[in-house]
Amino acid sequence: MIKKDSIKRRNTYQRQLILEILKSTTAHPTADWIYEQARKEIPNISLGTVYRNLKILKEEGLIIELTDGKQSRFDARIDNHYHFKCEKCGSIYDIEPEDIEINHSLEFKGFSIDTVDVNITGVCSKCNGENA
Amino acid sequence: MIKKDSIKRRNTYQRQLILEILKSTTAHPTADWIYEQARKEIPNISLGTVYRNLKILKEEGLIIELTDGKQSRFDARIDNHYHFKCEKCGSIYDIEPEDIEINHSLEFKGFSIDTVDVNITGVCSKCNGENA
DNA sequence: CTATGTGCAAAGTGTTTGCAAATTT
DNA sequence: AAATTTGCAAACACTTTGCACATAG
Repeated sequence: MIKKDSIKRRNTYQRQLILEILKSTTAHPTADWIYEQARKEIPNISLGTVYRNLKILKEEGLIIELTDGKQSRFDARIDNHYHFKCEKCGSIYDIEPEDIEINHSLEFKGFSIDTVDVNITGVCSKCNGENA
Repeated sequence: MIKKDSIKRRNTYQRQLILEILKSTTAHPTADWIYEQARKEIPNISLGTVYRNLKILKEEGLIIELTDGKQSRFDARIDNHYHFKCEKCGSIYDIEPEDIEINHSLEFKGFSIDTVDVNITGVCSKCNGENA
């Protein structure tokens, strides 16, 4: 497999906008939601463009993709953190690294670690408060 | 939304077979792989049946579903454990709970915890050994 | 000018579903 | 006999892609 010389990326308005939209929220939106927001600025932007740019932004390490079931969600927060998903309202919350402590002993078994992803499910404080 | 009285499940050969197949491997297979195995016993079983039964087995708590990107993978191991995915060969390994220690302090914030899922990526010992 | 990116629509992929016939209880 | 399950094929939801035109560098 020959690694293609990395492509020279342009700074298109579409790409900038998509990144901006993603940076402006902590809601871990889907491609479709981003598309709807983007249409407010560029009414005829296409969903394909949104997907293509999300892929590029991810390749460039500017965003991450959360694979929550069938639908991908995207996150412009790229520093170390984890996620909590509320089973009632579906919201995804960030978990700060200091709120969770993980120690693993895998390297000694010959495994190299690249990423550690923690996903917690449960019921969020809002939903816990509002129900009996 | 009225919760329908739980359905009385039958013990179909198809369902039993699918569970057996899943129990016989630690490879965290996809629905399609299970389908191919099942066809060896029931040549005209349909993929739809495989999906329907996987969903039922999951509802009954007999298997779990791993959502690794687009494609679901299934696991008949339902006791507490985590997963490691090798970026080179794509294999998914089980991580024993004693190999990883997690402490979180989320309950105090009003969040109730239901499941804690840890997914680690990296390079497995096999791939680390075989390459330079 | 030229390679990269866009919009559009069509195609792809994994999964779900409607239906009539078959099967379990 | 009644309700669940099956196989089949069509439908789905999300994502990717081919193409001709547009645009950034």
